[in-house]
Amino acid sequence: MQRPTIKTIAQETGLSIATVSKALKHSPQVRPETRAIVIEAATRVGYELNMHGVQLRTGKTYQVAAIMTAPGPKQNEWEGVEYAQLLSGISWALEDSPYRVSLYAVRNFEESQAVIKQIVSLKKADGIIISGTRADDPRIRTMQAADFPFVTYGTSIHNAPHAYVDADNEQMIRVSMARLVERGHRRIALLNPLSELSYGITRLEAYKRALEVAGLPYDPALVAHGRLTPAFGRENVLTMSELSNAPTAYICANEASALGAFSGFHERGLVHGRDAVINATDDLNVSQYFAPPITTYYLPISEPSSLLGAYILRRMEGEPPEALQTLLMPNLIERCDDRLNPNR
Amino acid sequence: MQRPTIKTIAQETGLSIATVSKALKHSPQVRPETRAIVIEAATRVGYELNMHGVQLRTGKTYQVAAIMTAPGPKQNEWEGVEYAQLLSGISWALEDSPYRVSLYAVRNFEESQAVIKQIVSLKKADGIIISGTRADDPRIRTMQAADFPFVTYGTSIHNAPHAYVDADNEQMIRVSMARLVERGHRRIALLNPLSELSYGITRLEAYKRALEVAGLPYDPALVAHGRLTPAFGRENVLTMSELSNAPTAYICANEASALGAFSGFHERGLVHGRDAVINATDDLNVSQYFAPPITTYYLPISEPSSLLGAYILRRMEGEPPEALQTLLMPNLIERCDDRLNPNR
DNA sequence: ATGCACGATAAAAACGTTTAACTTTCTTGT
DNA sequence: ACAAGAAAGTTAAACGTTTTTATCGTGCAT
Repeated sequence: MQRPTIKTIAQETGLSIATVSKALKHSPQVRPETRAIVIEAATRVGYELNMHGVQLRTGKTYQVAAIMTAPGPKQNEWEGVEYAQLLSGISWALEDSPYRVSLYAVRNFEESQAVIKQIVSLKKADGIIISGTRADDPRIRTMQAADFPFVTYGTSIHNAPHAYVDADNEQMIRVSMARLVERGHRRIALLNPLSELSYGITRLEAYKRALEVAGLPYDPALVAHGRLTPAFGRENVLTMSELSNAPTAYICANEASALGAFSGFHERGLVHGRDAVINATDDLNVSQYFAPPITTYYLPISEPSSLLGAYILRRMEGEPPEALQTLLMPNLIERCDDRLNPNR
Repeated sequence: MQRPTIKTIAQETGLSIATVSKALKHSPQVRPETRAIVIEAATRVGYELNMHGVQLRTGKTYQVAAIMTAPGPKQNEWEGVEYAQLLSGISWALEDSPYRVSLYAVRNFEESQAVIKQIVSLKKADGIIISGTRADDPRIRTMQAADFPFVTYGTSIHNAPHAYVDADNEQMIRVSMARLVERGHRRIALLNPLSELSYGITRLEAYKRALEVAGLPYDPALVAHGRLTPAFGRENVLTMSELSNAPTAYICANEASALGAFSGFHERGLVHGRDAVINATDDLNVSQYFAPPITTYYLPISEPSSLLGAYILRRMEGEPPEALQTLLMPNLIERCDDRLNPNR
């Protein structure tokens, strides 16, 4: 017993396969009564569309490529863990569509560039979702040049307008700096992502501007750029806390680096709240379990991820990218008062 | 300028498309010289196999479905983060094959059952990788009944033999219990995954056996089953530490629950090493950044994940499942001496 | 020489769908 | 009453492969 095709339905109803095909996709060329007959037969025989036929005929793949940059297998650091939730969010957003998420794990930026070129030139997917955008991102240029639908998690700075979703890093840094300054802090450290990443730049600029507004000097020794691992947070606390003029507050770009910062505190015998405080951006709501729980700017990762899914669908439908740009402001969750300790 | 097909090569070489097809797949029916001509023409015109044609003709999808159970979007807990690494490991293992990882995110067990039935009956993939196996897993029965290639991350107990990869939970619990007992602990808590999961059962049995060997009584109040979130670890420490006869050691099934256990320590004013100790299973090498770092049984998730990829490939080639079963013993990483504090 | 097997290639069909082009029937306005 | 046009359906081709079957020389034994 073979799987039924439109041919089966055609025989069953006495119609031609063309009519069946049209009926199933609600073409106005077929009468409602005829369509009803076709639908009835289809459900009766348990018909399911065979995508391979469609794909060959139309050239569409019904795949959305998710490019996931994760460090190589030997690299045992807690990094990129939020990808799991990101991917599931995207997958759920595509649930009611015929599209599937196809995973492309790459080790670094160069590999992601190569993979994207391949997907675009060989049409291995109908849309692409990338993250880790740079100020001037060559992958974006590749996709734009080929007029290929894509959405980025993260903004770019020098590229032509495109669809994106991102946290509102500028506002977040502005708000968090103002809050810390208001609480008496004068030496605030910024643990930032890799400097080539677009949001690293955005955050740094916002940081500098906030210092200016507060009338505080900019000290490069209080800014670090790197892969946002616990090791990164730890090492920077270890070095910065040894400065003659050590920071009294650390702003960490994610929860992994914040965890590492805590590890640095422990190593140096620093006590959170007494010697310095840590604030962080949090995607996974894990900072509430730190000891002590810290103040975070929390953006549940399900929000950007479902937007990414929705946007790539709309982009593939042909919607212009300008309509598909969103900055999400994370929620401030105050778990400490974070005031500067006057007798530290 | 269209993308070249085998027809292009046929015209280019004067051969028939049949011969070109055979030459490209190294059929013995075609002479080496002819094959050379074909290969040359193929590279010259930049030919790439069009999978849609292959898929329609052969019925193969060249997709490996990875079923990822993640809590729904509203559920903001740190859970399942190791999936990111798991997926990238699988993806890399398939890198040199024509197969791609297709992601199926599901919210719960029932959904995963439904999704698998669909994949199997509609042949939406050539192989499936699942995790979170149960003692008697209906999904495994579904796939076995349809003779569908699959590999599980986690063993089963009552199912017929199948391909799997898992940590050696039995040995791990035996070793860690012996080590804690040797260090003077008499009240050891077990923070276990959901009781219906196969490895939850394995761990519990091993735990009971270890108690028996050590001549210690089994106390159900020291065993908890649940979703391995930080909240779970925290809550159980909060309740267990209030027992008249509180545990002096906690064995946590993953790093998320261990983090939560620390949060519980902090809340109760317990000090690690003085009042009790925490040991954990760690996939992501994150426990080293806890304050203090704790002793873990560390299995870099890249190992099982690349095995999963390798096994599903071999399974799809027809290799019998019995040859594709591996238990991996995690490495003990001692970061504390974990001795029972006599004057606690 | 004749027939036969064999090796190498060609021809053709098939996988399941969409869609351009065509046919038939029915409406409608004059 | 009749041409024009719309409505509804059919025919046939096409997408790019693989694979079964057919064809055609060529070398070999008889």
